[in-house]
Amino acid sequence: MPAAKIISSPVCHVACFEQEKVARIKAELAKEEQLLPQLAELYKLLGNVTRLKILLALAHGELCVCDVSHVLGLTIAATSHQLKLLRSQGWLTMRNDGKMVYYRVHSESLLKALKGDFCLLEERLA
Amino acid sequence: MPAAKIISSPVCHVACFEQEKVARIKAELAKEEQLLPQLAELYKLLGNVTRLKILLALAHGELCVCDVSHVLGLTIAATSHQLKLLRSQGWLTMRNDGKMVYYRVHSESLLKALKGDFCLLEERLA
DNA sequence: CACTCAGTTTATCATTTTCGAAACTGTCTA
DNA sequence: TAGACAGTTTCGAAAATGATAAACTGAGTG
Repeated sequence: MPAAKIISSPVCHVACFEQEKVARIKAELAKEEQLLPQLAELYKLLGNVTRLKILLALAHGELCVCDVSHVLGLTIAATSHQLKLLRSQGWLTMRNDGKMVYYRVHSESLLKALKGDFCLLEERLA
Repeated sequence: MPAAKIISSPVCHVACFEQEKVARIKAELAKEEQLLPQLAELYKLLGNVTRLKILLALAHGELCVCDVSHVLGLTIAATSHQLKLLRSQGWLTMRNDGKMVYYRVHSESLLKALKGDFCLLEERLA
């Protein structure tokens, strides 16, 4: 009876191949470690067609929730949800006017970044 | 007994408030509709700390899967999974050398875009 | 050939995400 | 004050994600 294969998922025990390089890279990443989750959070937010549409729709000015939901073809509830998400992360602001609520893009630079990444994609297709 | 409130989620029947504007925006979005899912896909890919780390780790040159997994602190299986994802979307390439497999970044412009978005974040914190 | 080892793949599980339904809030108007 | 209506919130269901374990593949070596 074999003494049980302990190693479940293979984990390269032999202190791998470029231990030094690995250590250096880890150290380098550690410096950015703080911002990485935030960057991932931003990308997560943008990684959704609905929210991208919202941002592009609002790129030319504010809209009420109802109008946004029409643009998206979603219920007002779902729309409100996504708007709240974008707002909670500081990318949108809202304005109350009687019963109506108007949302607008808070940061022009976000739109610029979006445009830049969009170009990256077009460039790759060429 | 009331004739049942049919309206489940409120859906602004009264052809909303800026019907014309909504139509115009929808038309405009339709033009980008084709690329939007791809853009969202890219962002989804980037919206994960593990994959961001992979890209940054490979930014300075190729690494074997084993080394990458050490950098990440994940199992080789999980690492291989993420590498495959990034490769399947064309952002990484791999090279076989005997038993070893080396991955590297395929598109410098991706790293540049990453850097740009990173700056957006830093700028916002200021 | 038998064995080892780097990496991949398949199956699975827990968590997160996305959206809709229904209930609720707050403002306007009759 | 009662009702209508824009929007929010709570809750729940379905789908997507991220990671693991375990089986598998394929190259190197005795």
